[in-house]
Amino acid sequence: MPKQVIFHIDVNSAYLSWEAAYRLQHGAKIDLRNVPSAVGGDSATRHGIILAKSIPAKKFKIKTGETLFSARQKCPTMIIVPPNYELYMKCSNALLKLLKEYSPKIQRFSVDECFMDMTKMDKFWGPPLKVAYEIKERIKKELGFTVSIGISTCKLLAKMASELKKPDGVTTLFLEEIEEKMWPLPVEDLFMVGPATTKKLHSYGIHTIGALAQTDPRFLQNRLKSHGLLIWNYANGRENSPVRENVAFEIKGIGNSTTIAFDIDNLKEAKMVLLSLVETIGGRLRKGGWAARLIAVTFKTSDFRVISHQRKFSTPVDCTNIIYQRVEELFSECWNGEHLRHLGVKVGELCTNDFTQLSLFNWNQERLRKLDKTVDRIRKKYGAKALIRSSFLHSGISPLSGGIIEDYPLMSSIL
DNA sequence: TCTGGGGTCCTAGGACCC
DNA sequence: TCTGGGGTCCTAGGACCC
Repeated sequence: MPKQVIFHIDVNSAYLSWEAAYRLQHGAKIDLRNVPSAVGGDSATRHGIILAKSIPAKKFKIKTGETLFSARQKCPTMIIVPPNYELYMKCSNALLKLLKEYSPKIQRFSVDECFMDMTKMDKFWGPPLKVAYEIKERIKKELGFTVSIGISTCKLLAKMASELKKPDGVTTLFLEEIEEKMWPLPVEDLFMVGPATTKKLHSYGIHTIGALAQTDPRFLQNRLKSHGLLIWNYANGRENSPVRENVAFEIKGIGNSTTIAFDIDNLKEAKMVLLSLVETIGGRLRKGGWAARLIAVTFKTSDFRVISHQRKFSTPVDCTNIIYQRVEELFSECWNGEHLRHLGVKVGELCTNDFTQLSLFNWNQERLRKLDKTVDRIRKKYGAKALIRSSFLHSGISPLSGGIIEDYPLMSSIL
């Protein structure tokens, strides 16, 4: 089998770059990328965290995920702009379209990252490095933002490579280069080594990717179970998952959750938020042609403890009303009145919602499905908020919540 | 004016069965 | 008289990614 050639394309400070490019096109005088700036949520509704930051903001040690409060303390003059997911979606799609000119085999890893299988593509485009530079320059010229491209023989090393030169870089990281380029890096820079694992590794005296690579894998497996073996393999550049084109039916579950602008302390409001989440989930389920057997509720208390409760039901459902009935039941089984800052609903164990084949129909459910169908049609035609439940009027709670815009590509954390 | 949202996978422990 | 063990399914919680 010939050696694979894999590219990883990573948009530099994606949300911020896209925001900056858009603003320049619309007459902005300054380029957000050249000043301390960030894309962040709204503190007033308790969504106040940094989603993306500029390179000058990085110099102030601003981190993604930290509170705007903390970020402003570090850099009071920082410009913070709100997110615009529709724009990011358009930019992401434009990127994908350009990349598809170079290879048909592309895995969209997230809104701002793609893997490309460039194996045997040299007969069309010449050597990998040459085409990588061409792609990078075209994106800059035609789309107005920079990317970093990593090149290797597997997805993991390609991804690690793209991290090495930012912004606007092309870097190779072949197996024979890992000792020099990857092993000196701090162990937390390795894909799949997060805060919890970093802490454990440090306690074993492992601080670099190289040190991890040279640790006895049995030791790691003892302490960290399968995850220990996984990161040991990654540290040694061992990974061989294929670039897989994203397929809708591979989705395992659908979840929507929301942090409420105020703490909730009564069942009536909690139920309203749950219903608003189920409305969104139901719509997404039916749009994909799925029904779900597993239903789960999650909540976060005002002191940030997370509690979840789930159940597998014998019949799969796709009706908003029935899902809500189950969610209500689950919620009342696990909530003891604590103040809530966040509520979530998830469904899983998906199957096709072709109930005529499953013969799970009953008369009542058929009526509800017709109702859902009508609601879906009206919302599709006139917009999501064209039809809302009257109970939400003047409630201060959004009738449809959770979520992001349609078809937003958020894939998985796994290669 | 303090801490988002949407995913996937893994593990421990309990229930249950043979 | 003095407490099997293996397998599977289920749930809650936690890890990781972007």
